[in-house]
Amino acid sequence: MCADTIAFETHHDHSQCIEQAMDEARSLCKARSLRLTPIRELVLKLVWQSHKPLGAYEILPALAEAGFNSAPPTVYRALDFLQEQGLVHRIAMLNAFIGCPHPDDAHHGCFLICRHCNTAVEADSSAAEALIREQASALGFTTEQQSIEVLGCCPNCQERA
Amino acid sequence: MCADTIAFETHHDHSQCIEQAMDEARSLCKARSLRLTPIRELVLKLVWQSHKPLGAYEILPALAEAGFNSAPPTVYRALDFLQEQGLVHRIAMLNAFIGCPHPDDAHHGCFLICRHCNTAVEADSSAAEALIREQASALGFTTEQQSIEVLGCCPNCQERA
DNA sequence: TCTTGTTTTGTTATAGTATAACGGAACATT
DNA sequence: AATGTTCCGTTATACTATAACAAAACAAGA
Repeated sequence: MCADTIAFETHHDHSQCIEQAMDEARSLCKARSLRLTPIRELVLKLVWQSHKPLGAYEILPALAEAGFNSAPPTVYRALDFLQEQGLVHRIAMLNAFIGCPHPDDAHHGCFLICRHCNTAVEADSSAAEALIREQASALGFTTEQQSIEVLGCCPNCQERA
Repeated sequence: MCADTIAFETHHDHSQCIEQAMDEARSLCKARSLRLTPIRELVLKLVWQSHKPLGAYEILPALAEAGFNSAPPTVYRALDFLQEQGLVHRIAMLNAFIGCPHPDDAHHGCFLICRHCNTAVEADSSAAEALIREQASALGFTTEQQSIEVLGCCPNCQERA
């Protein structure tokens, strides 16, 4: 669910994507002996519920509503944890966060971000990443982390126009 | 000067890079009937003088020293102008700005950012960009702007360690 | 079960990044 | 000189993120 193959198809059952992501997160944390606390779980769920990358301050009210403390550090801590475990990614161009559909793989994909509807989709970019890594290496540079973000227009918005 | 071929070589005469960049900027603005005002020129020079990407608030004091107004909008306006003309790039992961060595080309390159010394170098990435564009296109996504940022360790810092 | 060390959360304050809005100055052209 | 446009000064504020420390929850051994 919500894999690259689905991409911008809006008509899939997203609640299934969310459920699967939450299950994966739970088992991943269990396997790593880490605690997916109620706050972390809720933050992950909120991020997944949105197809648009979510800003930290957009998450806060929902935390408050759920009865949790809702000062910025609360949500940033949860997001830090989730990022470290590869469960969410931060999109630097947007200062926003989005769920990762394949938290097991170490590699970050490439984000396709629609300027019109703000939807973001993570696409595979292993080939491009390898290419960049090689070129960097040719300059003597050792790659540790790559961030590829693409702004443009998604198929749905193109159709609309 | 300061082209991709120089990359991380620290021993080149950077004042030459700066001079050439300023010349190019002047002629580019002239050709486009745009005004490279004293503030804009100074901001561009300050950005170029640093091999590390420069934050907007690091530029402000220098503006003040030069006798200009130095409230944030001043520097952001200058940076916006310079970005629009392709004279500087913003590195999203760092919230910082760096001079572009080839403002004529429309395409943005790929930034190699050293975690240790904070130096950033713009490398060509046309091949990778084309690849990503194709993959996006296969998903029905039309690419308008790409941002490729790479964190890692530069050759100089590797040697040091 | 109690203790003890560790991890997580609550809380307050503050740092850092960026823009809105409006009036006035400088400029280019007629 | 008049006028429309671009640029700048100024104040205020929005948005994003972290520091620092105390309290609570938890985990694991004695």
